[in-house]
Amino acid sequence: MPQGAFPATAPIEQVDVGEVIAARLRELLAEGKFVAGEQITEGSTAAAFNVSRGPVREAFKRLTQEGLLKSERNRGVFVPVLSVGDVEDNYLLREAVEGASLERLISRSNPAEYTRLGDLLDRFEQCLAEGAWDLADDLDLTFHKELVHAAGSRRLRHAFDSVIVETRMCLRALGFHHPEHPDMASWHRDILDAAVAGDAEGARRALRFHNATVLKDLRRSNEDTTTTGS
Amino acid sequence: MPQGAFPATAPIEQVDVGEVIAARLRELLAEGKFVAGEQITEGSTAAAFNVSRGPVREAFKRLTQEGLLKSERNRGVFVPVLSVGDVEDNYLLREAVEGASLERLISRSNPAEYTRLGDLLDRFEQCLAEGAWDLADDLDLTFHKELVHAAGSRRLRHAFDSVIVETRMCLRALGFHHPEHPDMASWHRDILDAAVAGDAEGARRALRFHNATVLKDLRRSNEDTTTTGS
DNA sequence: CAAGTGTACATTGCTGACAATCAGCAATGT
DNA sequence: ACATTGCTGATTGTCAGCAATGTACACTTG
Repeated sequence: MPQGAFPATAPIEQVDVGEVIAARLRELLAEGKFVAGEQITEGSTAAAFNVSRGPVREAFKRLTQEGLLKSERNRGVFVPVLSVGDVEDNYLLREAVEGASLERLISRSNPAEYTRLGDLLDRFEQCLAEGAWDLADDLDLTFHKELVHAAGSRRLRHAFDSVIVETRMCLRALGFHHPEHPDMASWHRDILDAAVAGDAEGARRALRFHNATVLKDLRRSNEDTTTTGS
Repeated sequence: MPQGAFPATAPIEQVDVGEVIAARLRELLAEGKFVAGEQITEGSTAAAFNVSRGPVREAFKRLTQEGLLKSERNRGVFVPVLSVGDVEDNYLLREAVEGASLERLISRSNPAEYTRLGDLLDRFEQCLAEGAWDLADDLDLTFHKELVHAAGSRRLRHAFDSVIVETRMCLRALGFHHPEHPDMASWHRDILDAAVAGDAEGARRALRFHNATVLKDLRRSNEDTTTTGS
């Protein structure tokens, strides 16, 4: 093309129906739109999305492998009933991946990433101050995600993206909302500060403390609800 | 059933064709039966297994998500071409999961598991002494797998089982065989010994050393082959 | 002969239909 | 009245076929 190149244009949106359905279901599950234990049939889902069962089937298989749905052969797929134990187990994997990402992030020490993450935390703290809980919740998620992405490992990122959806689904299913703890903001800041300082050990410790506190809160809040419920 | 209970019988083998195909392909890929970059079509695979394309499709999608195949929309799925960088990235995730498992294993401190793992290592060392490399390779894999399984975390196990298949495929694709290093046996023993002693930090260090050495060997061996090749 | 164009072939994406399986309930026999 | 059997409706598992897409190559045109 010697002259007058074709004007820049967005490529046509090529959608993989199965992937779209999986993404949409993931969202719905994370938002807690389904009740625990509920069965979701291929047929009804296909009808809802106005497609055949094929792509829906693919989406189900995928979500099942991610642990977001439970499948029983020749019976159907069900929304899992999640216990506090599940959240704890989920956090084991989550912390493993995020911790390794932190370490790698520090060893590569990219200032640009640090400022970006810092900006995220600024906005997060502002949301907390303003009481914009939902937005803060999103930013919390984004921070952790970006932290892992910044490590630059495809596989760590892939694993984390998968595990964090379950985290969210778990917490939502148990009626737990993040920003309930007053020290919320400082935990994240501690992690990032340690990373910027190149203190891998400290960053890991801060991350561990963050997670342990969330789990402790969750256990307490869960005990409250179960006792008041019965 | 008052008397004469029905004689014990194994339940009928209920197979999910897609799952079986995925497992078989996983095996073939780990064994390096496909050449890197090769295309694998749904049709030919379906014909080879004498089933329709449906289950094959599911298997492909699954393996793609596990990172064992690469899929291009409307083009087909291909055997990925793996670089040393891929192995390094794979080891990042692998070490994260195995390290977390080690930690949890230690904190739960189950003597029965330790003896079982010790027995595995005994057999492993014997194979090394006898020069039974293939069997040693298997036992090596089994040891790591059982180590993670012994941690008792469903999600850590699931993640590890997934990642280790890719490890194997990577190493095989790069023409690397494990038991080439003389200190092979002691590494594993160091990990287990530290775990038995309740030394989480030492176990992690031993694991890290083990992996770092494998990667170093790999980089060296790969440089050799590439230089001799060109 | 070079550059662009049109066509044929291969492969995936999706659909609708059929077969296998399962949980629950009614029918049957003791 | 109780246990077992057989049926029923629903759901998944599998299949073959059609449409959409992408690649390769021969063809036209300058």
